[in-house]
Amino acid sequence: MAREESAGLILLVEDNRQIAEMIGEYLERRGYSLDFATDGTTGYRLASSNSYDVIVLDLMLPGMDGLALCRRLREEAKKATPVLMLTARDTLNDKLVGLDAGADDYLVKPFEIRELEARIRALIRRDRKQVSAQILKVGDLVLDTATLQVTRGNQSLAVSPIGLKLLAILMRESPRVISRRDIEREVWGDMLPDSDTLRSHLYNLRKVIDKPFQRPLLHTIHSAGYRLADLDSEVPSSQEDH
Amino acid sequence: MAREESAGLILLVEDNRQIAEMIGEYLERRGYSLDFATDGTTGYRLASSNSYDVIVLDLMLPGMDGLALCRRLREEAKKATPVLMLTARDTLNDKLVGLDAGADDYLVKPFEIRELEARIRALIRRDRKQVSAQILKVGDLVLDTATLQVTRGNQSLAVSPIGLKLLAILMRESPRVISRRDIEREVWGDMLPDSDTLRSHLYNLRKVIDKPFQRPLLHTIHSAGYRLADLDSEVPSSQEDH
DNA sequence: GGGACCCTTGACGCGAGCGTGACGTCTGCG
DNA sequence: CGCAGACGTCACGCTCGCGTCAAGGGTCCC
Repeated sequence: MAREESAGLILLVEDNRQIAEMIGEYLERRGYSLDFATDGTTGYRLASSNSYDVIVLDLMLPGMDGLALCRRLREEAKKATPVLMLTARDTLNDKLVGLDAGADDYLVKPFEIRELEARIRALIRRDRKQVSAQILKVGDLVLDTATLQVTRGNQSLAVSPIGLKLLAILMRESPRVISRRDIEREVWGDMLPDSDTLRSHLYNLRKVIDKPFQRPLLHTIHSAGYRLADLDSEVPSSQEDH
Repeated sequence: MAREESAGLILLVEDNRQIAEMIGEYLERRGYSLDFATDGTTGYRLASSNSYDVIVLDLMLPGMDGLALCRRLREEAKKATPVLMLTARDTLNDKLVGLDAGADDYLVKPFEIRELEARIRALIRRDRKQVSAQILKVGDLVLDTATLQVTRGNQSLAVSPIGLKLLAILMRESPRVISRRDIEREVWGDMLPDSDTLRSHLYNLRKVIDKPFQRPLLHTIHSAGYRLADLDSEVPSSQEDH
């Protein structure tokens, strides 16, 4: 019975045909799609030119061994594909060398085939989690709400806690105009301060996200509120600009 | 040392109210937490949007039957949650179809309630073991949750029990920011201490994993929480599309 | 019983970040 | 043109979050 969707695309690099077949059959029956390589050189070629969810890599290989393959993959091909290393040796030293080469997990032969699948699943899950982080973009300004990091262009900015909150609100509503009242309510709730400290915070926020750059993103709409938007990238649909 | 916690979170999908109540009462008395669904559609919604330890699934259901639910859960929602299938029929054919749909175990009605619990326990144990045995890496810091060994660079570090727990949480969530509250809840559960001892533990953890090295990994985000990450290896992905 | 951890608790101090207010600047309206 | 309200700018205390560290007590094992 054909599955509609693959549980994941895997590259298996293993020179022992018997082991490769065993792993391949099991994983395919569990819904994964597989590519095979039996030596390090083809393994590297496949790994660097395709996008796999996981690479299962034997340590000892003809052509290029697993460590070298992994290192080249990271340094030359600049691929962050999760690598699961298979090894017959289990000394602490080997583990460390493997992980140091950029492997993400390792498994000592002989292993339970179900444990292999569990670890593959874990690697895929971990990788997907990173992608699912919520990222807000306005122009070249980027806020990652998971790591709370703010970047513009490609330099990172230091934004204070309340500044972050303001930024998140403005970016979520962008490019709409938000009134000060709405912002205040969202930041301070019902216990808002008696002086409008919002002005100060907007000022400080501007100092960080706009002042060091040529094109401002945070705009004041007099007696209406604020809006965050990249003006030049907006559709000039018969509107007058001054 | 025993901290009170649920024996497991279970989703029970069963249209027969009498059976559902019977199972539910028994399992809750044994310390499990339960969610209920009486038709396949709500069952699928709950199963795909939450993280259960086990799903107990009746084969015949209104809306969507157990097989279809299980298949969709694996293929669309990409959930590997252990599924225990309940069925009145016990032909060999049904078993095969059930297991092929991605079920992990199988129980024929009528069954002994104690056997149900035994199988649930087995599934939870199997899953926890798989999940707990993995390698966590952040920068050059490595935690092997199977052996509880911590290394950085290539020297091994001595981390206290609570330190290990903190480290595991931080590494699993890396590079996300985690609030103190969340960390406290995960470490101490509902019986958390009245002084924030977390500060001390973070301090001691830092003394071990960061102080002896030049580049710190554990970062404080003022009034937001903590994050574990290798700052220099982060690329703010300045990807410009169209 | 004594010693080696390890966890909790509290004290101390520093500094980041926040609220506050004063003052300058701009906009819109009469 | 001038006034008033809205907004930008900026510096000053003060609070509170957090790092730091040591003392006390519990547990386990020799």
